[in-house]
Amino acid sequence: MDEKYFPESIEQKWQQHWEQTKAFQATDDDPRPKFYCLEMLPYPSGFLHMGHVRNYSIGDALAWYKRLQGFNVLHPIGWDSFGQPAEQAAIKRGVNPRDWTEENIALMRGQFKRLGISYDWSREIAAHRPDYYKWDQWFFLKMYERGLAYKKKSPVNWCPKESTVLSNEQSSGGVCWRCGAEVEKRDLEQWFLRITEYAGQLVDHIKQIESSWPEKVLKRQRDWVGRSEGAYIDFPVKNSDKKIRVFTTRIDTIFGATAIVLSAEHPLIDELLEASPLKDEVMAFARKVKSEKATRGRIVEEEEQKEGINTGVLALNSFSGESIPVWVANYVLLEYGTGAVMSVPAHDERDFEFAQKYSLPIRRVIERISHEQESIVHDPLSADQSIAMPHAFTDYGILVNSGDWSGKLSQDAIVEMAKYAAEHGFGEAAVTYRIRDWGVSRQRFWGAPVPIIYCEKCGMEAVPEKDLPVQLPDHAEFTGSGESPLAGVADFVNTTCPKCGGEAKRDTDTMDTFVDSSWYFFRYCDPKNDSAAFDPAVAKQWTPVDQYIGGDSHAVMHLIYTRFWTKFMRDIGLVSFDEPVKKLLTQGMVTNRVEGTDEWKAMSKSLGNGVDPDEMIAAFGADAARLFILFAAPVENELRWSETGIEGAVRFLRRVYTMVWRWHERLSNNAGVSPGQNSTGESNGESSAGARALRRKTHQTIAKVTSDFEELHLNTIVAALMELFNEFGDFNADPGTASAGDVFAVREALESLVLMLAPFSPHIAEEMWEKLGHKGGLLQSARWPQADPELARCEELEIPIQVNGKLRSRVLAAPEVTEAELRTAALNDEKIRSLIEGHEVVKVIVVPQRLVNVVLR
RNA sequence: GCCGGAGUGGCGAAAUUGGUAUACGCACCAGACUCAAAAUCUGGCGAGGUCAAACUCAUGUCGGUUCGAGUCCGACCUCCGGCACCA
Repeated sequence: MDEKYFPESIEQKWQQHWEQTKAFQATDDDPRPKFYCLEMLPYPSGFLHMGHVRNYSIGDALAWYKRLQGFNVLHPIGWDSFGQPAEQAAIKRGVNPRDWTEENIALMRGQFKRLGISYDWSREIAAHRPDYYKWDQWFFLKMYERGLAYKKKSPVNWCPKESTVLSNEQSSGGVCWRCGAEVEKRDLEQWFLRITEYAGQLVDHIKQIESSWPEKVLKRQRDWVGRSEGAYIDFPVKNSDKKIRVFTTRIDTIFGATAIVLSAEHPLIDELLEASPLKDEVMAFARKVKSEKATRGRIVEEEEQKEGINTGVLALNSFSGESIPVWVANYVLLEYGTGAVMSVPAHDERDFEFAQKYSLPIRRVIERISHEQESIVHDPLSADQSIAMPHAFTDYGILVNSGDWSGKLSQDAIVEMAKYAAEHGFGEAAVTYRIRDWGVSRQRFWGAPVPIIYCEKCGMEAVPEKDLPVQLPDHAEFTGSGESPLAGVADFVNTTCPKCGGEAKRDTDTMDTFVDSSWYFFRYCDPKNDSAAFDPAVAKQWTPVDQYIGGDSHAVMHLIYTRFWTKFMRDIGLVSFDEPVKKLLTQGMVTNRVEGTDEWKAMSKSLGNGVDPDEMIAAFGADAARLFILFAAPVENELRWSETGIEGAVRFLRRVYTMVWRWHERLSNNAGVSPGQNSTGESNGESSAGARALRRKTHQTIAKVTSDFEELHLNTIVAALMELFNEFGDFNADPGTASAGDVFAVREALESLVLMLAPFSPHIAEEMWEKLGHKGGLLQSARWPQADPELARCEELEIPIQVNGKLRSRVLAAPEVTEAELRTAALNDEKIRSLIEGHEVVKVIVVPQRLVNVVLR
């Protein structure tokens, strides 16, 4: 140890030590309680950015804390190494995606090690390696067996820039999640995973995690799954045996239905119009709507004009016995509900707008109810049913003009009318969901091949499990065109049928990379297993994940897929719980000013506002960089990068280091117990007031830091450590002359400080710990310090005295002072007495140990 | 439009959940050391007011509840996110 703080040599020394001693390897079958600390695995772009540094520093702080608390901590890392950038590099620069990926992984592994993140490197995984993606394929086949993976032709989201399909989650808002290009609709044969099968559970099981996942993530998931309770109602078509089924959440408004409106893509249109003279006109309209949709993708700048056409067909409302016209319109979605709605203009804004445009009747069937009087409040505008209202009335109320149902409350009618429809065979109560099945086919090379074979004789056949993995070929033509590069690799495509042995062809699509990340953290538990994705017994020791940390950008992608995957794994007996992640933290973005603007945006190479972690490490050290990034803001806030703050972190570390250097000789001569082992120990010596104050601050700090760690309030922990250190300034004892009692207090304070600093700046903590006389590294010898409430207690309290709620004075009091004593002390205070003079004391509020408020008139 | 979240010094932010507002750090100012600068150390630092104090005003705005409000209630303003014809 040098007298001066040189981060570089200290950090290298301990990184080597950790590597040689395999310090952070987790052991299975360990009697200690487990803690699974997980951060979202990175895509190996080749460079860590500051957002990564933040993410992994948070996770590492928690991993260190839990280790020092005596937990058996699993803290693994791996690579989300399939995906577009590798293929783009192949297209643009002709490199092999595998080599490119492996090189990037090597670069980033080096960066992680220079940061000193305490990973168990023996469990490292990478999605692009056959021993990993074999199990993607295995899971796919398990789903296929159960009908949860299926192929169908459907309009899908197509990113024109990347020439590939995107899932709904990846094209949310009508733009590609990766490149931001506007998404188009294309009709393609695609593989889907039946996530809709689990829609109900994805909503219901939120109960299990709602106190420990951020509300904003859960809200987005609830919205995305979009559970909606209502009813299906059949409308028989006149002069036909067909029925049109609609979905509605407002069956109570059905007497106000003045039309049925079909989506332009509705499959029934053809059949209904067979004999109609209007056929050509309607079909032309439907085609127009469809083509508009295809070119526009999902982007709707401002609300689109509603357009429709009357088909001339009539359908029967079984509740009212009335026949109403069937329309086709552009505002009805095929994908939701049944692709058809009953139009109730009086009570639905969209139907209202449509009805106004086409002069459809607007019939009011719900009146507002006044809760005070439990009576109907007549809206003068609707007294005459035929007069248009200014708006639709969309609230619940009381039914009117609804035959026998009139007079009922909406809430009751909704239940009873669905029941009635079911009993009479023209409907049923139903729950629908917004979420659609997960499209996983990608027309790309750099992913796990879909393990399916097409035989002319036998049709579609699953690759037998013994033939897995279906390996990616070494070479392919990367043209960037729409078809998968695999289609051009003859010895990949051409194979034999597993059933008949005849000539057959392989599926040439690969799977969405979100398949890889849906289950990767189970593989960490058993990463070398070559006969299963993981051994359920081993996984059971570690999972579910205790704390997961990552960005909230994956709220409806990765975080919903992985919940789905876990439920599937439960159903095939691999795990025994519903939810994979107990606690989720979504850390805020690290942003930087975009040069020449006032905008703060996430650091990125293309914006030119990135900060290279390696440069930070070189200039300030990994310890200071990590300390600063955790101190600068609460973990969930956006962090606006600034270089000036990091120097404060360096200064702090240097001051602590210098203090340890100043005392280490005296302390190691006087090698005592470490605070964790004997925090209440007698200080065997006289203790000065300064030493007592230092011990008090030490124990107060331990208590605060420990409780803040449970909530991951890392910024206030750092502040508390700085405060503890500042107490040394007030103490100011001389190592040469200090009494045994003073030395004890210093040892306790410094050792506690070093231990509590370890989660933030582990290298310097190790170095100082060694200097304080402990050999072998922190992890072997150290335990988190224990706060002693007795020592943390103040000897004297300063009690604020208020008059009429305004602070006027303070008195000193012992902590055990009684309410009456405090009251007397306050009233006898000179300052307070002079303020009371000439006034009547109405009452005196005494809050024990906190304050006194004298109320005057 | 709908649904969330947030507004506290020059800046990042604290505040044991209704009890001393601005902890900790950055920036800034002054002093010590130095021939000098940097580094380091010491002190100061919400606004007004005063030689100094007293005192007054301050947590987006306006009102309310309370002995007491950054915290609770009501209305509004602003910013940031998400969703967007979901029947």
